[in-house]
Amino acid sequence: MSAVPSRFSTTKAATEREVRGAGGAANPGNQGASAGQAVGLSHAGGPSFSPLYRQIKDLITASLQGGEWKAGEAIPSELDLAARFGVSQGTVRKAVDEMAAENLLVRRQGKGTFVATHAEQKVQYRFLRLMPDEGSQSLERQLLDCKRLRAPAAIAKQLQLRAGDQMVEVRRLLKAQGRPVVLDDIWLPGNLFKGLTTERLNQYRGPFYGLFEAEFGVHMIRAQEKIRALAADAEAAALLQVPLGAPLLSVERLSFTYGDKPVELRRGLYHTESHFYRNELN
Amino acid sequence: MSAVPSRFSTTKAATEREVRGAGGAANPGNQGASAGQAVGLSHAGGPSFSPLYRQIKDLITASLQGGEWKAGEAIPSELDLAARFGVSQGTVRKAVDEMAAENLLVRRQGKGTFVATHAEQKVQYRFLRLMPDEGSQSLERQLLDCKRLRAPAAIAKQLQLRAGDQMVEVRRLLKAQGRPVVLDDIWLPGNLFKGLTTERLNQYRGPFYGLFEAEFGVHMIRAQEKIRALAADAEAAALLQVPLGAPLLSVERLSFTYGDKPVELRRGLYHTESHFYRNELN
DNA sequence: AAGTGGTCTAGACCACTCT
DNA sequence: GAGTGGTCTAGACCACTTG
Repeated sequence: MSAVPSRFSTTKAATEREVRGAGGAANPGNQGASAGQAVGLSHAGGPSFSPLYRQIKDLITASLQGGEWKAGEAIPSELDLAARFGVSQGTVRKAVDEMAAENLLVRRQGKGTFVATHAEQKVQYRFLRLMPDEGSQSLERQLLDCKRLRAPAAIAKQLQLRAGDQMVEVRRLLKAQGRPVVLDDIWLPGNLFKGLTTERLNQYRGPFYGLFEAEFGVHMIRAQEKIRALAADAEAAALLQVPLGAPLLSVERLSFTYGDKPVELRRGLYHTESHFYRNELN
Repeated sequence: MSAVPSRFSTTKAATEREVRGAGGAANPGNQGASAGQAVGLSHAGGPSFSPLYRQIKDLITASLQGGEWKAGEAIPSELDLAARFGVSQGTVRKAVDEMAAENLLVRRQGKGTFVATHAEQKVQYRFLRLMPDEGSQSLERQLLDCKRLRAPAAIAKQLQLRAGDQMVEVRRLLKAQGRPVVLDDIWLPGNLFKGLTTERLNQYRGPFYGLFEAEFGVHMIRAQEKIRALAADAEAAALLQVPLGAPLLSVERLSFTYGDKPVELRRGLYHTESHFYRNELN
């Protein structure tokens, strides 16, 4: 490859070598220009160029994905990570900064850096954009159904499964002051959620995504939503206690875990008479 | 105040003094610990503590607001800004990084840093989240009305005006393949948009926000949207060519310029039969 | 007091753009 | 080649949390 020894490839991250453990000298005579840069490639043949901090980011992400640190736990300090990966604290910092901006990690001054979690947060429902016109959010959950079935083609496709694969379907209501506001249908890959039952869902306090983290090791890290207006059919009208044909917000959400892998499809019907969907544009 | 001379206050930014112009020595004997930090206050009596880079950010924002650099133009290089403000390049970099993350500035390697603009972009409508189910976006505009009126209380309040103040109201359609998809009502403060006429709006190619920047010096930098589902009334049904009572997406947008000042209220009705509102959650 | 993240600086070199 | 932003390092000190 190259005459210059390198710790990290210029294209993709070296997955295993956490080079130069404790005891080694701190890369003398090579400061300023980083080892990764010194290779000086970035010509034809690859994704061209990956800076060191991005490779570090990939390594940290891999550890998250591999379950080395669990949701809510602290990851090693910046200095520890710098020693472990054989880079400067500043480079680790830049990697962690980006991951904090993406809500994968949470920094707390004086305490450490923690794996982001959907549970035990101030904001209970991180992905829920529903807001009441007046007052503050306070939602009760009512589980309607939880069953296993074979994936219909349309749903399987979005979850990158084969039609007919095992899958879990959950239906539930969210209520505000006793009135139903959201009707959710949720589809999950069966292989990732073995042992998910009505009881487990009912026992758990807090959002489903907290349960998924704690019990199944599945972290939802981002999601895409497609929003439409549609008229309530008979079933939705009955459950949401609105007239047949009443306008409802349809919110179709595809959620992803590490590696951009889709692991949940959700279709919510929102009654937006005294609530609205809030969005911020930048 | 303090025995130690400081270039920037610990609480709020010093607005005028762009300290130590050219020629001055580069802050010898005070590296490592910054001047701002050396003051060492941050106790009772204020917003507690504002790091240097944030004060720099405020100064750059003030220059943007004051029109020193216009939309699409380059701002001075990082080294120039560092010299101008009497700080290191790294501190300017951190300030600019944040402003780039907020879409106030756009960095282009090798070329410079530019003031973000709604005009002449790849993405024509930066704030529009409407997506076609199939194919790619291609929208025609049709201006329906543009008139001056006295602000109704409800609208005035959101724009922080007094009821009865002069205001401009615009109504327009967006069409895809000849079919109406969006009906927008737009309200603007009259004092900021003197001389805005039907002709000006029709002449201008590109999004309204581009026109607002170029002709009136008003930059929309962020917005909040409230989304609901509602049934089409007679007027909306006629204009959007849908049946009376058809479900529509109502998108109420409040847009802000520098200093979190609201400068536009917009109410859009979206026909979401072959389009949807796209959102990303993190 | 020790450990963590947060800020600031200075200097080196790399990648990209334009002349 | 000169100028711009992009990456990486090293070191100092500040702010915050915990023992």
